[in-house]
Amino acid sequence: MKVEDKIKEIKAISEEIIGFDELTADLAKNEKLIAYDGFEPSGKIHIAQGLMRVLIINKLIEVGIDFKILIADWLAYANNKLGGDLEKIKITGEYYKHVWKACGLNDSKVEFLWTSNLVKDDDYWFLVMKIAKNTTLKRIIRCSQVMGRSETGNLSAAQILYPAMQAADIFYIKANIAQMGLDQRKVNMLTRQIADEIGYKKPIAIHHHMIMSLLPPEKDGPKDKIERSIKMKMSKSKPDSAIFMSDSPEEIKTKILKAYCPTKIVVDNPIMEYFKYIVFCGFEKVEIKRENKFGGDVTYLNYESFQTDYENGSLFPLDVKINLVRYLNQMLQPVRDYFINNQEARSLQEQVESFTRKA
RNA sequence: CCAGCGGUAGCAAAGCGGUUAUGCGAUGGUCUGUAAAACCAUUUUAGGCAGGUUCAACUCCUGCCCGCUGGACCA
Repeated sequence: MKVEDKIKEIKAISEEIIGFDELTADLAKNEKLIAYDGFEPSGKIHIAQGLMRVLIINKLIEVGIDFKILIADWLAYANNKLGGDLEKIKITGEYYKHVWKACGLNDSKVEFLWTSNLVKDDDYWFLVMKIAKNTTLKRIIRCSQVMGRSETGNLSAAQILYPAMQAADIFYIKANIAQMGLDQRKVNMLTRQIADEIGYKKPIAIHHHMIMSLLPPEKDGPKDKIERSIKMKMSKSKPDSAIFMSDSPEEIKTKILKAYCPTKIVVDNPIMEYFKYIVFCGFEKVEIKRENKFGGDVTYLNYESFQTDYENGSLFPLDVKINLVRYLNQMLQPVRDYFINNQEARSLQEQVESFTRKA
């Protein structure tokens, strides 16, 4: 594949690329590039971390970039996920691996790593210390967004270690690219800044879009475009805001039909985002089925023409929703089958569900 | 370790020794071929924990736990 084509593919899956010239240069050299993302096992996994994440990783693998997935069990522990129970966190990490596999992750090109293994090495901690030594507490606290914390007043001391560890991860596992959600940009910018100071190569940061919550947007959110998209992302803590990988067809239908979806408006429209970032990424052509009295079936070959029709009102929100439910269920069916047929995976899923179920 | 202040429903936030705080949110309904908005209704013994005083405690007293602020100790 030509460098231009690779760039085109990478651009298609990303919201922003920090270090674009470096990326172009690295691709031209034809060296093996490694991208990484870290995940905190924290309960159920939603569709953006499951299905959409795998679509993106597989596209990077297609352009010749290998992937390392860091299951950040210690960071989840520091961030008090799953009640700060490291055993539950580890079980949930194993569950995530099955979810990605069920989504068709090209795992011959993916290496899984665990923070609990990295921390066994003195070199890792020396890196953490080096990074911490080269930044200020204030700068670290400004990264607290990457932990999903908007309030900085009640951080635990463990959470102060978190950004320094995350920055250390990328150097330690020798990744060239940090490929994660836009909500991780603060720590990636910190990592790039510190790289020069401690004598490491700056990582390229490729950030993908955060799919927004299905619930209506808040009236007065942040004005900044990036801050806004992070604030409005789907969230595990609000089950109706997200589609979970383990949701049944009925649950998906209920959530999608309840979702915010203003007529003719694409901005802040979660249903349109699902089409853009999930359905059109998984299918060459997308068919909208509807009753003849509402215009009959239509087929779209790309998202742009679909969006045009939505904006001019020839696609009605309810028809779009009904078809989204159909596509999501179609895409999730192989995942459901995987969990039905794989005893170990099913058992892990049941355990994770029991962790998050309310008493 | 000491002192001051605080801990009230999912969240925010008052008053009060005894009979509904309230706001947001959430849920249901009406209206639109979706949702949102709007309007109507609902949200059930909330009071950090343990004792005590009292006919009656969220309210007063004691102890403990946790948080914030300041201070002491280390120097």
